[in-house]
Amino acid sequence: MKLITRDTDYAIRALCCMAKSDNELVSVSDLCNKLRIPRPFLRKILQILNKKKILRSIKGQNGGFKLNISSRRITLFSLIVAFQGNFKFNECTFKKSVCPEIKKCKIRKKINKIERYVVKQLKNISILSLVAERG
Amino acid sequence: MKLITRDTDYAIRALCCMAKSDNELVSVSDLCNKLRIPRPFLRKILQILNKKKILRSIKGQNGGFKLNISSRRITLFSLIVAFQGNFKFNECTFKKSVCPEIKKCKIRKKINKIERYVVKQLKNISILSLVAERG
DNA sequence: TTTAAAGATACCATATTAGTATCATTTGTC
DNA sequence: GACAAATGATACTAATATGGTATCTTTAAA
Repeated sequence: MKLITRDTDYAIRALCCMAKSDNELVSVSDLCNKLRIPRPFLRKILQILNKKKILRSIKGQNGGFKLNISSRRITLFSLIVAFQGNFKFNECTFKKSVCPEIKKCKIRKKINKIERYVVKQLKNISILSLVAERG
Repeated sequence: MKLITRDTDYAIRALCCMAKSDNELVSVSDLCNKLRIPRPFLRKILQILNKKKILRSIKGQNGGFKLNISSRRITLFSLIVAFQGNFKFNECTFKKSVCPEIKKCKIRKKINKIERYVVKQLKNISILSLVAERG
């Protein structure tokens, strides 16, 4: 059960890299040289981050990407949601006919409690916290 | 990111059902009537639980399955491991050449911390705790 | 005008998940 | 002993998700 898929991971590393380099404009080529991520895949990832307003893109020659919001405000949680959709540990597989007491379902309750903790932690991990010297 | 896949979920429900019914011998037919799980799929699941020594099987006419260990000792953690393999939230996708400071990797550290908490919680959720009236 | 960048989108390969099918073996009942 | 009803073992299939590629369009600096 991967918490973080490859695209999310790549996104994290790319954003860390951009945050570190004083938020200069970076092209995909530069980034993929540094990070050794397949170029077209990284492009797709950056395009998604652009659509989500986490990055800003500049087209044309000498174009590239840069952070659109402060690295402090980009959290692991938001990146996981961006690439993997809604955060949900627990999706009941049983139809209501079989499990009518859905509100009382203990498995659900217990898993949801764990999920709430994890979400809270992930919202607390920012790109800034990952690139900071200490922490 | 599913914490619990469908087969694990089915296993949990089946075990709860068996724990509730005073640990009598139950056949797959009986169980799948109660739980509305596809018969051959449930069979496969019970066979796995048998191999893992969580259930005991009795062959032949009037055969079936029953718990092999106390429902208190069957945890969600052990079931997740049985059906989904090693518990690992975080599997570094970067080769060492790119990310040489693997020991210092902050993402890893932070994710591992969350993982440890989740594992601890999952080890604390037993089948008994799921079927108990209160808790 | 050329060129180097991103935007959009369709495609493909592989792995995982969910489930099925089939044949062999065991054991109680007639 | 034959049959029926159960599990054991194992191979197969369909659908979906993941990881990645290819290609054509648009933009803007030189």
